Amino acid sequence: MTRPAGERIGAEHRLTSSLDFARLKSEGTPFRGSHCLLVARACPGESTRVGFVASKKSVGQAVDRNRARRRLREIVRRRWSRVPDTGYLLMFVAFRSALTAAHQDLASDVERALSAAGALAPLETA
RNA sequence: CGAGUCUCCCAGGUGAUCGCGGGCUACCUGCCGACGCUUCCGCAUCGCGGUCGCCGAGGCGGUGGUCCGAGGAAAGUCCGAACUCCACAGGGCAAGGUGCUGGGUAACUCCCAGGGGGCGCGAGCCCACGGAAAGUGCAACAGAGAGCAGACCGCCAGCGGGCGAUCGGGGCGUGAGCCUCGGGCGCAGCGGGCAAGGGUGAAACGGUGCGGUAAGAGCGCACCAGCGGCGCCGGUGACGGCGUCGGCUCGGUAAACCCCACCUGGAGCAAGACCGCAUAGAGGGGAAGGAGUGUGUCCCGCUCCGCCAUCACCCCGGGGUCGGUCGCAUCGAGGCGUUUCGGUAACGGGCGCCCCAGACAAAUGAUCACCACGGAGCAAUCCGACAGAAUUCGGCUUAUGGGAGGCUCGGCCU
RNA sequence: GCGCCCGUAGCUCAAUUGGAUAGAGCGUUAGCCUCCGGAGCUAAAGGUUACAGGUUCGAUUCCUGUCGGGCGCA
Repeated sequence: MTRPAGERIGAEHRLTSSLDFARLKSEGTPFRGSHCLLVARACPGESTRVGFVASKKSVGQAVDRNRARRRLREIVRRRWSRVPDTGYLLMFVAFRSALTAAHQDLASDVERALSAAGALAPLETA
């Protein structure tokens, strides 16, 4: 089964259970950026799954949490074709600065973290 | 122009590139597949079980089309309901809530109108606004006295072998003077009268005037304020107006206990119903019996009464956790518009149109450009309020940008 | 989401049916003591009682609304 050419993140590629989040938090490797934190863990064989976290303590009220999560998800989505289809569990934790940072800065922050985790293929020079 | 006040409205727009959630619909020769038909085999016989295949209601997934997709507060969770479960029999106490009147509403602590009180020059705004002559309690400090008051200073007459000065009479003495009697005055004392004035306090038992008195006092009178009774008038009523009588005055606090009237069972969609799976091993229902103890979704209170269970009998297959489906989102206390309808209004009626977010680590977006509005800046340019549905409605409260209109007050000009 | 509770000195707690000056311990600061420090003794500072209104003559206390913090649930 080949993934469609688009950039959507299907339901099978999302972290949903709170057990998954707790396990990833305790067993994963953290990669700290200036606007967000990436917690990653290799799991060969399973399909890659990603989740986004914006806590009340680190981000703020509901409208800000929604915005932080949407910005991070959009940045990851636009690079989804460069992320391996299988083998990784990824969790992004937003900081307060993810609300006000310029889009370019936030995007490069995410790219750096993904590269450090080894979960981002280089840009194809087509 | 400035200050203020009330009511209403909006919550930037358009486009491009990627996207998200849901409904409906079409397609896929994608997966799963009820019922029915059928091939073969077994049991042993009008059938049952397994199995090869056909048909394909329907479900899941994908793709395309189309429609819809955050708020005025979605917030706080402060009230009121719908809905669900608790054994939906009932009663009493207790507890809690509400508290001027009339209306609106499914209901309300909400809304509208009115009455009363307070604030403001005014437009207007605010009020837990029943009862303190049912009862109990409370009021520090200060002050004489603080709740059927009280007498510190003060005012007043009386009493007498007090003291002091003074006036008058009599007697003695040459005289200065001495003795004695009497009058009023002052000071002090004694036992009384008074509550006007001073002073204390948040609060001290009406105000002004005249009379009255030893001095005073509603002690009496006139007017005024306040309270209460009665009568008449207006109003559905709260209440208002007028008259008359009363004792003259009877204070505050009920967001202190309390009294009166009315209302209220408890928990809450993580309510609750159903399905699947694995694990551990004990629950549920029925009938019968007895009346001792105990128990109950009125819990952290009590009780009458009723019911059920605990012990033995019979039957069923249940409960917790995790996941899923429903609850839950098209039909409602529904929304929008309109109306020579009823009503002062809140609102109700009629008519027309519409179906209007529905997720579950949770959609409603990200980025860029242009335009519009407001603000900052010489300019390029920069900034744009509060804030994100979670079972659903009706309110309240709080946060917050901008606009429109009415009204009031003040200043200036004509 | 729903339900419930609590805010007093820097910290932990008090405060009589509502009564005036809001206390105690630890800590802080200063002094005494000691060669120095600790311990001990003496004294002082430190509070918009979370905030804003209301009731009352008077509010930490009673009532209402905000803000902050905490707890529970299937």
